[in-house]
Amino acid sequence: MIYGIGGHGRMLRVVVSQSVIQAANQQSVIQSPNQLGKGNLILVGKSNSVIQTAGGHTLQVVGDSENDFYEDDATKKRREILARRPSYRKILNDLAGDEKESLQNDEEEDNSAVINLASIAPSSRSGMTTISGSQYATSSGLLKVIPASAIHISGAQTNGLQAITMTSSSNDNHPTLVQYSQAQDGSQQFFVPVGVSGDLQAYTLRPVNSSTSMPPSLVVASSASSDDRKRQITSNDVKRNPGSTDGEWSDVAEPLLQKRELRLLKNREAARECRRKKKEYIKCLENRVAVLENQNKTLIEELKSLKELYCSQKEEMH
DNA sequence: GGATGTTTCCGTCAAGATCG
DNA sequence: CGATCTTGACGGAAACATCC
Repeated sequence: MIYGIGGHGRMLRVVVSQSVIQAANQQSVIQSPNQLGKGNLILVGKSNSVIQTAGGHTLQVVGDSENDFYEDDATKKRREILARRPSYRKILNDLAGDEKESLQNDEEEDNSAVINLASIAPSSRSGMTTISGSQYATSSGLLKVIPASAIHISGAQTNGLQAITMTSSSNDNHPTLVQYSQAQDGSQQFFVPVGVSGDLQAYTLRPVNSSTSMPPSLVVASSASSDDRKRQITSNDVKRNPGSTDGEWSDVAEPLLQKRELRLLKNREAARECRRKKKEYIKCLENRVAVLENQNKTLIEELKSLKELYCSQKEEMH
């Protein structure tokens, strides 16, 4: 009998009959009614998995890869978020037993969708750098969303709100909008205005409210951007004021467009999270079904053996 | 190899829930 | 009560399988 567990292409193989896999707190638990033979092969994708045998042996599988650590952390976080919802909590509590997890910690880690604005002071050109990321056409020009993996800010960093002043080589005099969100889960993104060519100029970002005396610097990593997806956000997305001039309209439309872009971005992230939670929930239900089916089978077998025992003793008495 | 169907993932919209 | 969050529904795109 072979089970796959944990996703991410990982396979857990258990060569015993009537084994059950419980997903308790994202640690795989294998309960086997049989003694695990020496020849059996068990490949466990997750570290800290537990194998329990009928012989009373408990084997803990310990892994040390960084991926395992990261994944456990991430899945734990997801589970904690999931556990906030009453409908999910009951099932998760059943599955996780009495293991309690701190929700407060999770809330601290979750302030990822915070964006702040900053103005730009034009400076001399310092060359062009191309960065991969989604590109948007807006009324105020092209806006590029840069994955945080392409950017590294050295110096002190804090979660959530980041106030940034921006110095760039932009050749126009319009204020430039820099939007920046940061979270611990790698979902940070920068939203930086770019030229028509789509190239990002070399910027220096400095946190305004940095408590450190050393101003952190921004290092822009270069990468190809040929596969960027472009999304067109047209002026139809914003109600136009009939009586206003084009200049007035753009003054009104720009914040609205930016607000819309922000809303869409947040909703995009929310939809991703929602789907993750849904998958997790379904996985929990499936695991619960497996556990209950096995318990049912065990109870039936126990009842059967007790009946046999009763019948045999009854015959002996006669 | 091209056409077609299925599955999966993603972004968006909208409506309801929740929060402050 | 407005802002924000959550989630079901919908459609598009990509990957894959099947058929001719």
